[in-house]
Parts: sequence; C-alpha cells; structure tokens
Amino acid sequence: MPATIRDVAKASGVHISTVSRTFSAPHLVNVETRTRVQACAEQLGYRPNRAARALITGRTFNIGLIVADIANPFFPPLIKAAESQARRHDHHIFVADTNEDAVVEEDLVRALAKQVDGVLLCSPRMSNSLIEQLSREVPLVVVNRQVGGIPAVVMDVAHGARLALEHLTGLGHSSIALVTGPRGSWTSREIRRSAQTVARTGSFELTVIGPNQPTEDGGLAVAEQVRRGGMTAVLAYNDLMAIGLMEGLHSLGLRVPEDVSVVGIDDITLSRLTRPKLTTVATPTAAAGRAAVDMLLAHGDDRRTTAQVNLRTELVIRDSTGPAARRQSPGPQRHADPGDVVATAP
Amino acid sequence: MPATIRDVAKASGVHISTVSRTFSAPHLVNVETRTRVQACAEQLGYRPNRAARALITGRTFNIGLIVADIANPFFPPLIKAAESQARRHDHHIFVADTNEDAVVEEDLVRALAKQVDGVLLCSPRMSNSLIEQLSREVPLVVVNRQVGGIPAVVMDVAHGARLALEHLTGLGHSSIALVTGPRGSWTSREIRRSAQTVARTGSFELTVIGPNQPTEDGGLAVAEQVRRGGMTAVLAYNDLMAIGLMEGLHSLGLRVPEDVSVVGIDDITLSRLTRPKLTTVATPTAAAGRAAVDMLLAHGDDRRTTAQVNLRTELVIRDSTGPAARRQSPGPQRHADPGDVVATAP
DNA sequence: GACATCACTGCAACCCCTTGCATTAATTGT
DNA sequence: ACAATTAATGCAAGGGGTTGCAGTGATGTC
Repeated sequence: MPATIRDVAKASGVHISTVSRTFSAPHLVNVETRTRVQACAEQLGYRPNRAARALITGRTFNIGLIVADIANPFFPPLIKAAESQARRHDHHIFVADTNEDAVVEEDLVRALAKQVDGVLLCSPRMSNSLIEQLSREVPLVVVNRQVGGIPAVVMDVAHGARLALEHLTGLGHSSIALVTGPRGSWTSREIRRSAQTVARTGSFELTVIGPNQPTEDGGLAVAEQVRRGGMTAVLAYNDLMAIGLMEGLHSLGLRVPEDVSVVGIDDITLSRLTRPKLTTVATPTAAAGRAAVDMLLAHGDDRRTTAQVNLRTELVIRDSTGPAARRQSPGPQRHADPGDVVATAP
Repeated sequence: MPATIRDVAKASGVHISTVSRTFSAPHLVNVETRTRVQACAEQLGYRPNRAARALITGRTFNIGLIVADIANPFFPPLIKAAESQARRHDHHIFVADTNEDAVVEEDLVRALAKQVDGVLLCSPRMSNSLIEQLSREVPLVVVNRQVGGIPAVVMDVAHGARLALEHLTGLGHSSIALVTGPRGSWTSREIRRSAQTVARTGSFELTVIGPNQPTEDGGLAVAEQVRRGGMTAVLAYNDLMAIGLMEGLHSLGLRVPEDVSVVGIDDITLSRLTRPKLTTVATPTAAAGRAAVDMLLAHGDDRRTTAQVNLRTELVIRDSTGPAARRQSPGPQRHADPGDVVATAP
C-alpha cells in the first residue's frame, strides 16, 4: 500500500536509481529533477524503506539495548544517557526487556540482530559462551559483565562493596549479611567475591543469603532470615532489595538503623525518598550508558579500540546505617545532615 | 561475515530454496536433506536474516512501543503487560523513549516503521494530523489519545478527575488547583475539560496551573504558586508531579494534608511509599498494554475491529487528602487504615 | 503396463533499495 | 574546432531471503 521507489520513479518519469540518489545522495542529481522527484515523493507519501536500505548498506542507524528489568529504576538513567549519546550520532535506541530471563534474553538479541547496528547487553543473565556466540552474530557491548574479548563497560562494584563493608565494620558491626542477586548476575558474583575477600580479614562474620530476585519482593522475602540470623547489618545486591528489606524488617518490628543497618547498591532516586534514607553504593549509570554507545559506535570505525571501560563507584552515606546494636553506643548516629556525605573511591 | 543462505546451500549441496524451506516450512523437505542442511547451518552458525525475510513476507514479528518518558514509573507496568501479551503471540516488543519531545516521537515512528509490524503510541505529544499521516506509513494503535479512526486505548481520566474533585469538595474544599501536564497531552486536556465541567456546578473555585513538565521537578516548581494562591487542595496531572508538589509544599512549611490536600493520577507503586501516602486516581495500565497489543494484532487479521477500548479508572483514597483547612473540623481525617479504600467508578 | 498421484527439489521472479559502471550530453581548455 | 572533462542519468547486478510453478523420479491404482 505505501508507495515504493518504483511508484515515485514512474510518477516523475525517471529511473529508480535517480529517485534513490535524490534521497541518499542529492548532490548527484540535477536540482530540477531533484525537486520534481521530491514533489512526487511528497505527494505519494513515499518514505525510503529503511529495512531494504539496511540490507544493502549494512547500516540501520539503530542500536538495541537489552535490560533485565525495565521496571528497575536503575536502568532509566542508563537508557536516557545512551539515547542522548546515540542521538548525537544520528542513531536511535530500541529497548527490550528480558524479565530477568536468560532464554528471553537470547531470543531478543537474535530478534534485534539484523534490525540494529549493534546491541548493548546490560546486566545479562546468560552464559559467557552464549554471549560469545551471539557476538559473532551481531556487534555486542556488554555492560556489567566481563566476558572474553568482548567490549565491556563495568562498574567496580567490588570496590563499592568493600567500601560499604568497611563503613559497617567501622560502625562496630561484626555479623553482616550479604543478600545476593539473581543467579547469572556477574555483578552479584563480583560483590560476593569482594565481600568474602574482605571478610577474610576476620573483622566480621559474613553470611551469604541468596540467590534472590533483585526486586523489592526479593528483599522483603529475606527479612525473616536476617532477623533469625541475628545479623546487625546487611549489604543488599541493589537498592530495590534494600528497600524491600527495610519494609520487611519494619513489619517484623525491627528498626533501621537502630536494630539493623542496611546498605544498598545503585543509588536510584528512590533511595533518597525512603524513610530512613538509604545508605548505598552509587554506580555511574549515565556514564555507563554513554560509554557503551561510544564503544559500539567506535568499534565500527576502527577495530580493536579500548576493550573495556571501568567506572568507579562511591559510597553514599545516608540514614539507614548506624552503630551496631547491643553496644554501649549512644543510639543511632546520623550522617549527612543537609546534603549527603560522599566517600569517593580512590 | 556471518553465513548466508547461499553458504549453507553450497555446503549442503542443495538449492537455496531448499535451505529456505528447511527453516520456514520444514515439512516440505525430506527428513534426510533437512537434517543435513540443519547440520551445515549449525556448523556455519547460520541464522536466517530476519530483515531480509521481512522484506518479502511483510511480517517482522516485532512491535514498537513508544513512550514519552521511560523514567516515569507509569510506563513499566504497561510495557511489561504489552510484552507478555506480545510474547503470547510470538512477537517481541521494542521500546523507544521520546523524552516528551514531539519531534523525536515522529522520528522514532519512522525509524521503527519497517522494523516492526506496528507501533503502539503511548501518550503521544504530536498533532492529530501527524498521527493520521504516520498511520498510513505503519499500523498504529494510540494509547491515551483519541484521533480520527485510529485504533485507540483510552482511560476515562475524565471520570477519575471527577471522582477526585468530588472527593475533595466532599471534604469541604472550595478552592482547588488543577496542575496540568505538558502541552500536547490529550490526557491533560481531558482532565482539564472534566475539571472545568465539574467546577461549573459552582461548588468550588478552580485554578488551572500549567502547562508543566510531568515530572517531580514539574510538581515541585508549582508549590510556590499553590501557596500564594491559597488553594487548599490540588489535583495533579500525575503522581510524579503530585509527589514533587508534596515535597515542595513541605519545604515551604505547608503540611499535607492538614494545610493542603493533594491528589495524583496513575497510582504508581511509588505513591504507596511516600509519606503521607498519596491519594490518587488509579489507571489500569497493565490492561491498557494488553489491549493495545491485542488491537494491533487483531487489526492485522481482519480489518475493522473494535476501533476503541475504554478502560475505567478508580479513586484510591490514602493519606494525602483531608478536610479543608480553616474549618472547625477536628484535624486531619485518616482514611485507609491498613488497606486502601477504593471508590470504584460506575 | 499405462496413467494419475505424490513427495521433493530446482528454477526464477520478486521484496525495495543501493551503487559501480556505462552512456549521453553539455562544458571547458587550447 | 576538437579532445578532454564534467555532470546527469540509466542499466543491471546485487543484498538475503521467499514462493509459485515446473520438473523429476517413485509409488499407487486398476
């Protein structure tokens, strides 16, 4: 039904190649012809078929962006940043949501493959080998993951976790729970690895709880375990879980931070609105989105560019952490009076 | 670099049409040949090029979904519902974000046009005529908008606004502000139209403030105007604005609901976490997502299906509304003790 | 044993567009 | 005035697939 290049050619009495050039290389066609062709095209409502064009040129000017859960406030800033960076290079971003499902994830990469110039795989849940295989089908940049020689943007959550734990031990906590994320999450493994390393110093006892759903419900679900285990502090895989956990603790009659201190990771905007405000490890999500787009686009021009971008995280101390209970400390200590106290990573 | 159908044909010694059938109509090819072809394909890492296939078949099994702001928690439930409904029909959803920009919106529809079987246009900001024009380039379903004969899914926010205002007048408010949304928003116009109709009964005075950015900042920005105007109640275009407004009022020293009552629209999850919890008009976002996908897919099979789906909204009374100030009422009245009181629309 | 039927497979046109090359006409240089 | 450019356009071969039609051999029917 929509007009094709042939219709326009017929209407304006020129060969289709002339119509084609009118749109993709206007300087090659005489100004008179060009205006006539444009007029016909306009009147017929003709638009070049981008899919057909891409079939030949190999460029779509689209970028796919796959996230584990679009409802997680962690992602929007990343997506927005990627979008504006992409727009700067005349590209569009298509977002797809995997629902934390590795199978859906694979499916989506394949669905996007030939419709985009490359895919940004954010916090993927699938296996390394599958990622490597897919990277042979479509240019890939992974975010929050390290796999083989694939371009990656990672955040040093390991360091963030260390900062968080040191903050907690500094407050006198000696029994700390680590609430991990979903199976397949590289970030979760990194955090765990880092936490176990820190724990090996012997300054506190670490209890690992997981894997869990990385949502508020997931956090809420472990509240009971934390209570039973008698831990006085918790580091959660992300803010959403930390917030859910705080709710759960509250409904169990435990106060935060008087009875239990809670630290999240991500620093989503919501973490500033909870009561108490959440202490958390801030991750540079916008920077990650920009960097990922840049890597993908650069990777097209010259091969072998920077294979990995590392971004630093920092600890944002708010009100959900305080001195360990059962100590002679004079009650909850409040940080971050008007603004936030930020301990920058080295 | 990736293998094409020709490579597989050569490797397995058959014609490309046989390879094609092996993947798109396996029952038409002999089981021996088929397995041989599949083996070759597997070994070469061949995947049918979906873009090329779509060029002929006209079907991509993808659906585009365009939203005004992916960071607005209003959208994720809609997106998720659309996704699961789409998956049920073997389709994938690609989401694009317009940043509340009508020009970007148009651009994105065109970018998606030939990569998808249709586009769900959620809360569009562009003009009716442009929407009609675009609908000739790609099948369209609009959500939260009525335009010409284009399939639409709308929510009766007009009724919701009426419920909210009646709730407020019932509490004795006689000076109410309506904080509208962005220019170009059909929903905002509907709310305004409805509010003005209700106001014409003379039971209260309505002050319209807007247009505004439909974000927390947008809400925060009008707090001062509300204070100066002396309104005792506000109906905001959406929850995000209502929440921003509450913050703004708080920092101006006004209490909610004692000094000012606030009602939002959407019932995003966040509205249950604020303090006080937000009274709001709940919109059936998930149902809208499902309905939109259904309409798009049905529209393909037989023409002239239901041209419009209307969804009902309801008022959820929480803690951000109370009796009007400067009355002899005995202080803030609390509704919704453990659960929420829901006043269903007729 | 002649003929219709059937299961496979190949052929070639086509989807919509781009692009290297050839062709033609107009312009420039000397 | 004639060769050499240059500008504008047409031609046709793709890009990676699908699909109606025809051809092949084998099987079934009576």
